[in-house]
Amino acid sequence: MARTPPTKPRKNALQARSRATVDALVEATARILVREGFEKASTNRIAEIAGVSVGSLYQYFPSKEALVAAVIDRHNEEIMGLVRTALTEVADLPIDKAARKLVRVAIEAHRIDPKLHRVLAEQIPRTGQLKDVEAFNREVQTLVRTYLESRRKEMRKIDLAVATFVCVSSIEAVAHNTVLNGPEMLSEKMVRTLVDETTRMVVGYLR
Amino acid sequence: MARTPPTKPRKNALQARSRATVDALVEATARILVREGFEKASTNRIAEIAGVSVGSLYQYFPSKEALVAAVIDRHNEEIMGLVRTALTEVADLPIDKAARKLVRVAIEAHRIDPKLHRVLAEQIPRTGQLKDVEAFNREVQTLVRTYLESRRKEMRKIDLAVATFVCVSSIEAVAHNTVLNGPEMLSEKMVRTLVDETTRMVVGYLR
DNA sequence: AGGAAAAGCGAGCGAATGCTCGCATTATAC
DNA sequence: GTATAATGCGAGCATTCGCTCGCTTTTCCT
Repeated sequence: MARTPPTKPRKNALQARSRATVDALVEATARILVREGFEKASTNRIAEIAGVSVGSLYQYFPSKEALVAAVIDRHNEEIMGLVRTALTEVADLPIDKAARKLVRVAIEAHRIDPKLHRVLAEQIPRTGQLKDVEAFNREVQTLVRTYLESRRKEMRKIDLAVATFVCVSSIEAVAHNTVLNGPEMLSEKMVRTLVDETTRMVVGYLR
Repeated sequence: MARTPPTKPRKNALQARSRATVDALVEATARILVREGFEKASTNRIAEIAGVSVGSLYQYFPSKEALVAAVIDRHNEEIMGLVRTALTEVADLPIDKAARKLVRVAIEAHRIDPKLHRVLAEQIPRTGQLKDVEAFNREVQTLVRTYLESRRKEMRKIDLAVATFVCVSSIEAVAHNTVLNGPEMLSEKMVRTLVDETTRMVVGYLR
């Protein structure tokens, strides 16, 4: 059927120019989302802001949804980067030290780009991207659970799956709500208090 | 400028017929949201499902957003009903009994209409309705905080505002995630476990 | 019964949006 | 230099959607 094209696909084709185009498009999408909201983020406008034509846009992103998904992925990857390194750093620490670090990281992760985070949380209809977000959630659960397994001796008898679920949900919610409540809750003093309290709750619960 | 219209507004005008129309519209909106998702919920379609004309729709709801807001309000009111009565029932109970009841109610509240809850949480861009949702959140915080104040002697020294924030966020998150994770997490056994664990965490934290 | 106000109707307007397609420009290979 | 593939362009199509407006039907009051 599909015979091999007589001319091999170009080698480093997807580079210099096109890579820049893709980046510009994702960046423009994020900018518009933050500055004007989801409703204003039409494909035409995104292309305009990116300094790219709509046609080119559709060469790299099959739909508007794909563009938004790319922004979400980029943001999630930033967050997951923090979380992953924190969890490896913490692997050999006792629960109380580890919990404190993880809580702190959770808040910091949500602070990476609060405005974008807010838009993604509040304005983007999660349609199809759900799978991606769920994947991130599952990864976090798995990582935390693995850590907890390695520290079982410090803990009381407890169903690890349930404990992980409760702890991760709680920490994530505190971080999330803190950031969404606006800058007034993000003073250094307040953050420290919240880290203290959340850590205390989680550690007290686990052992 | 605007002189009083020579004919006074009718007395019990907004009744029998029109009340039914309004109800049909809100109900139809909720049905479409649950069964077909937010994207399919056009005003034309809502009117069609409600067995009402678009014209009539716009006599009672100035915009599509208003319709969705009505659905959200109705749902939130159901939830707040449960929460309010639970909190009055609990007013004279010690913290451990109270916490258990509140955690249970939180999960039950989210279970009222899980599919609708999911759509509202995942698909509806919160634009403008934010104020309403925030109002509900604040009410819950206030009610819980008032309860905790009355039980301060059972608790350790602690900033009540922070404690309330952490506890409410956590309980809400566990309930929310439990329901969103689908029916498999809603077995009676699982719910009981989750209530036990969350209660334990919160109570241990408060005292 | 008669009339007036309330309620309801639904074709269709205007605007916006996602996306296509035929063509132009630029980079690469020989 | 020339052929070929990659990249970029943007006017405009097709569709959808929120919403209006002129009109009809129902309800209520006297």
